[in-house]
Amino acid sequence: MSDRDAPSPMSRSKLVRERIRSQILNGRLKPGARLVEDRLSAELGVSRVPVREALRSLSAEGLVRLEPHRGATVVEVTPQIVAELVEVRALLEGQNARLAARRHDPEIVRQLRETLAHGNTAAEAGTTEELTRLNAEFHERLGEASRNSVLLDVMRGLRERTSLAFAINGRARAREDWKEHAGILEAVIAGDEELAALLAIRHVQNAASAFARNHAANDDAA
Amino acid sequence: MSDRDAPSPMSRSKLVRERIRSQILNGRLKPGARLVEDRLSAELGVSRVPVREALRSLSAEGLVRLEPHRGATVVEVTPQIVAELVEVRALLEGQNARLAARRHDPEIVRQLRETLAHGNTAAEAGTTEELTRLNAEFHERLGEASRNSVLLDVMRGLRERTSLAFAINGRARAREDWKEHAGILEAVIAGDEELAALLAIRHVQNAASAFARNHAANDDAA
DNA sequence: ACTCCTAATATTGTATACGATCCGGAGGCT
DNA sequence: AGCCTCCGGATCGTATACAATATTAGGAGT
Repeated sequence: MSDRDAPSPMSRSKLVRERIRSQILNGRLKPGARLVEDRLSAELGVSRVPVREALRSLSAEGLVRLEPHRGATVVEVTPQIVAELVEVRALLEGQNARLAARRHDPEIVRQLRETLAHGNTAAEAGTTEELTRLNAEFHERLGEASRNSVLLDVMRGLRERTSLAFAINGRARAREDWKEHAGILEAVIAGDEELAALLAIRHVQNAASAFARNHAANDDAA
Repeated sequence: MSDRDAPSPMSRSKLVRERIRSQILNGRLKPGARLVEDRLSAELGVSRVPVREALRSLSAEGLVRLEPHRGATVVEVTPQIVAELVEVRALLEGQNARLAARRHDPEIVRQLRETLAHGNTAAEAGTTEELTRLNAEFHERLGEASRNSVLLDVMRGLRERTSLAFAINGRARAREDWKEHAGILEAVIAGDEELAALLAIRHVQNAASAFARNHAANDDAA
């Protein structure tokens, strides 16, 4: 296997975890898919122990469902769960944006501008993976702006779970995403707490609406 | 529905996890204490594998800190972290109370009244463990009232981490706790969303203030 | 054909064994 | 003496082996 590039201070558990996580978030592992320990350990060339730890970890993050003696499956994101996730995420992203606007730290703002630029180009011509990565990066940095590590951690968890569903939203929605990101950043820079909060909340809700439409269309087609 | 203490078919991992968790929450394992896998496995009469899984799980919940190749320790709750936890918890408990008031489901209300009664007697004459358990039960049921399982999960995690710090708050504070619980429940029953939210937020903040005072006093004494 | 029981299989849960890494102290070098 | 290097113990990380449990397939009885 090609495990050369990285300085390799990473344990096999972590590597396996990241590998499986990216496969889930990229859709190569679809909701409901079984994650059999033997198969994964064979595929990834490690024993079952790191695979188990990875699955436990992903289960704690909410990406994987773990049933005793029955094994792990990729979580199925029902509309019900999406609604619940969005409700909580909107609340937290709103508060986070408010705090970010209150501080509007210059260094963080600089980083956000950078990510925003990358995002805008990727929205036109980037791969899906790139878009996923940059979206995560923008929200991660925005999360750092509030200087509340607990809030950041919780939001990250929720974001990953929603992105499980929203990944299918396609390029048209990606452009909207980055327009909205730009608006949020602008409000943060201006120190306009209420506007930043409102835009962040709307951003989450808009992504959810796009998902709902998309989802309904898919169901009709199927 | 809910898996109350099942008779026996609980895996060793889960048993070990609950055992360690309760020891942490009861203060028998103090912040900063090392959790060596060999020692724990010997003490609990199982191999290292379930112990490892338990520690990983507790780490995901935020009760244990895990450093690569250096082992696990009970998390130290700094005032900084407490402030962050409280900020997020207040926001979520507020929203939860608002939703609970909007629904004010009769069955949930009945259960909350029951827990409230138990809590009031325990606040006068119960053990610390009992108080911890009943406090968790009240918040758990209040969390169920919003019918948002994601919100419930997140709040539970935050609650456990704050209770790590707030456990030392003593009986006087316990009486206040249950007075405030009564107020929240009243507002929920009345369907007064704003009042319920406000009281829930204050409840979290008051517990934090009590902790801050207590903490400062302890530091002076030491 | 249908149902229930039983045995075979697939998969997870746990134990033991070994290798890797970190920490602290003994001994040599300047 | 002081600093550096190297060794040994402690502890974690991973592999392999075995036990426990769930799932499935097949057959006997009706």
